[in-house]
Amino acid sequence: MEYSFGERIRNLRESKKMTLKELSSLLEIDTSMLGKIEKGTRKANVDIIHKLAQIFEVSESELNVSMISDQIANQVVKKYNQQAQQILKVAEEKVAYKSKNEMIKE
Amino acid sequence: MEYSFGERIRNLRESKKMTLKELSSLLEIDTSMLGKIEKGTRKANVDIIHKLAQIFEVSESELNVSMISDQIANQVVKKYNQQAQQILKVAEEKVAYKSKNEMIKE
DNA sequence: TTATATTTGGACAACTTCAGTCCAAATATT
DNA sequence: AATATTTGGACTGAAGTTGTCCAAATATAA
Repeated sequence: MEYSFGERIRNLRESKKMTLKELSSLLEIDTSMLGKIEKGTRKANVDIIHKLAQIFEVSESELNVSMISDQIANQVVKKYNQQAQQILKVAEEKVAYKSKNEMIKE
Repeated sequence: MEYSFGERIRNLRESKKMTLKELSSLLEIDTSMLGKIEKGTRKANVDIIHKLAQIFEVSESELNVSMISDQIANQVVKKYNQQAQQILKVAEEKVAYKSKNEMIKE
């Protein structure tokens, strides 16, 4: 199973033997903020994702997917617990349907 | 393909030959608010979902799934368009993984 | 056409949520 | 024991959300 986004960043950071302080200064954010991003209690904005991708030489869009999917999973489990899987399944169908129709429309 | 939540409510309402004014008064909200819920620009709270389920004699939890999945689908398409499907797929995996682990934990 | 009913959407105030920082306490490393 | 690192609470301003009011647009009926 894939890491959560935060764990992923923490692993990348530690594998480069960097401290929160060092990495956060590269990212131009507070040490505490980075700690929270790694813990999943704050989210990284596009700018931070971009910098992280550069620093660790990983795909930006893949990092983004990892972070957003994390947030959505947490949000939906926290609020709707038992229905969470069903909600996401239906949402996925709706997105698939939308994107099919977009192609036809434009 | 299933209706969007708003369309669904509108169909139910019209099938009972009710106006926005009539239904909104049963729900104890503003006419305009109900119109927006049907259009998808405002969301129904648990109370409203509950009343709608009673009025139209449909499953409350199913209505809920319909509404939340709508919101998530819209949110993710609007913000992340090309990555939307992938994000939801990964989120689904994460939820599946979480719920498996919850069972073991408790 | 005219009158009436219904639907729509912008503007707004009250309220909630969120981002990012600061700081001090807790934990880890030397 | 001294120093470095991580953690989390408290806080502020910004951003987003909710639900209402009202007037304009549209539909229906007379």
